[in-house]
Amino acid sequence: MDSSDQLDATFSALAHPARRAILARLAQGEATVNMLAEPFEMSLPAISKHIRVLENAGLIKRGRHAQFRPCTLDTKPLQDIANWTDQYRPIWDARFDAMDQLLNQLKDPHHD
Amino acid sequence: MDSSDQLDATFSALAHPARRAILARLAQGEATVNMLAEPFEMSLPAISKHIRVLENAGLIKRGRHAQFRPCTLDTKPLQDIANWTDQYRPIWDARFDAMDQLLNQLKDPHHD
DNA sequence: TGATTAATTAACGCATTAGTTTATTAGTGG
DNA sequence: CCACTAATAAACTAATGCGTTAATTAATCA
Repeated sequence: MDSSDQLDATFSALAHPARRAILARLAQGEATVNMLAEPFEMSLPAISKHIRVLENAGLIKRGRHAQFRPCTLDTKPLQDIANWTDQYRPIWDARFDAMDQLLNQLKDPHHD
Repeated sequence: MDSSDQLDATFSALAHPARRAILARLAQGEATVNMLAEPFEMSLPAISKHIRVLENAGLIKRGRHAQFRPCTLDTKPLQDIANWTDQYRPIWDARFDAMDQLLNQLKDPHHD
């Protein structure tokens, strides 16, 4: 999987509220599939599939203890998308700077 | 559109390499649909649809000059996803801290 | 006006996604 | 062994996504 495919998989995995909620839950610590499913109206197989999607994107890792498959968060792909968005930070900073300048001008009318 | 739907739309829009490439091009400045389409093998209508997806996600704004519909980048949704990923930053920082500690221990074996 | 250019819409095919219910695998423990 | 729990697989439906080609809208310009 090249890095573009990896970004595809990550963005696509994050494009569903249930999957983002699962990640938020895992930020609190390890959890089983049933624990993860509990807050949702959805069936267990549906959650199982969402977990699979997250796992394929590398966002979660899984262990085995007895008949449980505990899930843990892996933040690596999140760091990758953070780095990706950082490409654009100069642009929104630039706009902010322009706004900042404008505000300063308004506050300090001695400038021309 | 609530903020979760907005995130859905943004992540989903970013989950395609052509759309990310279009954003990268627009980071250089305004461009028409034909200009945006030029680097791709895809048909023009296909690009037109990708642009529509980006526009619906709020990632681009469009103008009108004669028969052209120039596109410009709007970074607001990118800032939103940057803020979203920042939720998880403490976690990967924590892991980095743990790794850092471990490395220090290895370098400095006087610790117990 | 008629030809040309820019872009979108329409109509279609095909693959993928998201959910369901039912069935199955695999491990625990009486 | 049998019953129970955790989780996945199978099979299906409905909706969405991504691409195509052909047709259409809208503006320019000779």
